[in-house]
Amino acid sequence: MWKEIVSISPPYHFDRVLERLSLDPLNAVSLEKREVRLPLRNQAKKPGIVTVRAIGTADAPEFLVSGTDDQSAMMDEVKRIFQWKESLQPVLDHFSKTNLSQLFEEHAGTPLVLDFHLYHCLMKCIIHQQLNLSFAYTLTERFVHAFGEQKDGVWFYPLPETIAGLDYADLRALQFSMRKSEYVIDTSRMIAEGGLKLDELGSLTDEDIMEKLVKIRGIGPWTVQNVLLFGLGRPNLFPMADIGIQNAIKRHFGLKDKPTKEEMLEMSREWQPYLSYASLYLWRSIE
DNA sequence: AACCAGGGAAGAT
DNA sequence: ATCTTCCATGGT
Repeated sequence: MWKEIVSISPPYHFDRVLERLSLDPLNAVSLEKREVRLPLRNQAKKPGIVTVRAIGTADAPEFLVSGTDDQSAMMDEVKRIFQWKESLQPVLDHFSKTNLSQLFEEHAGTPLVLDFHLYHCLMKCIIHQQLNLSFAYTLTERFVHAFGEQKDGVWFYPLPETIAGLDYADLRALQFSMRKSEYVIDTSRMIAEGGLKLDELGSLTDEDIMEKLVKIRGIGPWTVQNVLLFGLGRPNLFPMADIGIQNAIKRHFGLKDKPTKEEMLEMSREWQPYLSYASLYLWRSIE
């Protein structure tokens, strides 16, 4: 058992992170203890649990992180997932002079938090395509309960190899559409067979990743943008085609109709190079 | 009951 | 290249 105390640069509102994580029933969150238990795998893909507990405040963020083994590797993962090396203050300063200043005041200190693994992120994005959030969560939960594994009350996402071995009918039985079943299983097979190496994506540019992934059947621009944002934590993504983003902009600016692509391009110009945070807070504003 | 949902592929122009 | 249609299913 190892323990480590980490201080990071403010602002960082971890209680908001926990509230957000608790929306997904698969996450092992305790708002009372101010902690989340993370399902992480070591290099041998053996499941292990790392606990992250807030012991500070938004203005003096401090955390107690603990786990059972692989301290160094697990700490790197935690820092990556919660973006502890990024400072939110420059982002806040940047938006104070823009048409989103109010939104950024409301969400000050809210970080971008990544999915726990790139494969989870990719599968979740495919599952979420074109579905309302409620049903999408239901499908994701069924998927993990059916093919993932549980350890000490924490759910671990299935491995690509497991999903690669399924038949389309296995997912149809969970009320996946035939198309979605094909997208999920075929992509998992590609990953399991080495045709798509997720580990190597991190070293590529956004544009190269887009070009590479959209060639895969079932993965379009929206999915890649979401993977870049929530899988890899890239800072400058603005999924304009996303219905949620459009609705959020409509509401935030009191528009009569959903914004056009041109309008969105125009209003987002001053958000660069932090488009991802604008996207994130716009999404939050309608949740 | 009709329309929508944090899309994407396949076909048509 | 860009536009249209279809896919499937639960939510509102």
